[in-house]
Amino acid sequence: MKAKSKAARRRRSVNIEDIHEQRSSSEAHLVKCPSYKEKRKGEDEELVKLTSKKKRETANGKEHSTRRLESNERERQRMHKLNNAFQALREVIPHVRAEKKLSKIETLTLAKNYINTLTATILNMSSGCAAPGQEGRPANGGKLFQHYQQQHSDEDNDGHLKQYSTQIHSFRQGS
DNA sequence: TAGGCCATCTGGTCCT
DNA sequence: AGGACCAGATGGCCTA
Repeated sequence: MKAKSKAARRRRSVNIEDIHEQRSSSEAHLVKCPSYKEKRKGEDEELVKLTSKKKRETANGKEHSTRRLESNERERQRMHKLNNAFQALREVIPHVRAEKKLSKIETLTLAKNYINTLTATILNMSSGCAAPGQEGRPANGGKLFQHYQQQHSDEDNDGHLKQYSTQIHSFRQGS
């Protein structure tokens, strides 16, 4: 099933082929969306003319729909957990536009750059501390710093801070 | 009204 | 085998 643009979806005309195609992926909205339920009611009348009711009510069908409902519930729970995790992440990322909730993509992007900024800050600090007996060489920070530089050889540490603050600024402006 | 974001369902695939 | 995970599809809500 190919993805349609929203405009295309809005414009699409309903025919029997479409009804069959949409049926499998849209059963949910019978439960959640009253308006959709009404729409589907009309489609159903059309469908009944073309499909055998018995065919849809076989034992296998019932078993399948029971399993499907259970899977749906598990998937809902899974998504709720995921959303809780997103919310927890939002709460630990400093950002300016507090009155408006960060979207998921904003949350992830901001978190990534925030981590980069913190990492760079820590490494900058630790690389300045020489270990006892090793002149001019950092202790643990040295290895960390080398490792970090290997992974981020094409980036500069100040860049993270710039990127992060620019991002916050753009979110604040709602862009 | 179009587009962004979201919740939900669904079928396929992966993992235990 | 059954649950977890994933990506696609769809409609609702909100905003510019």
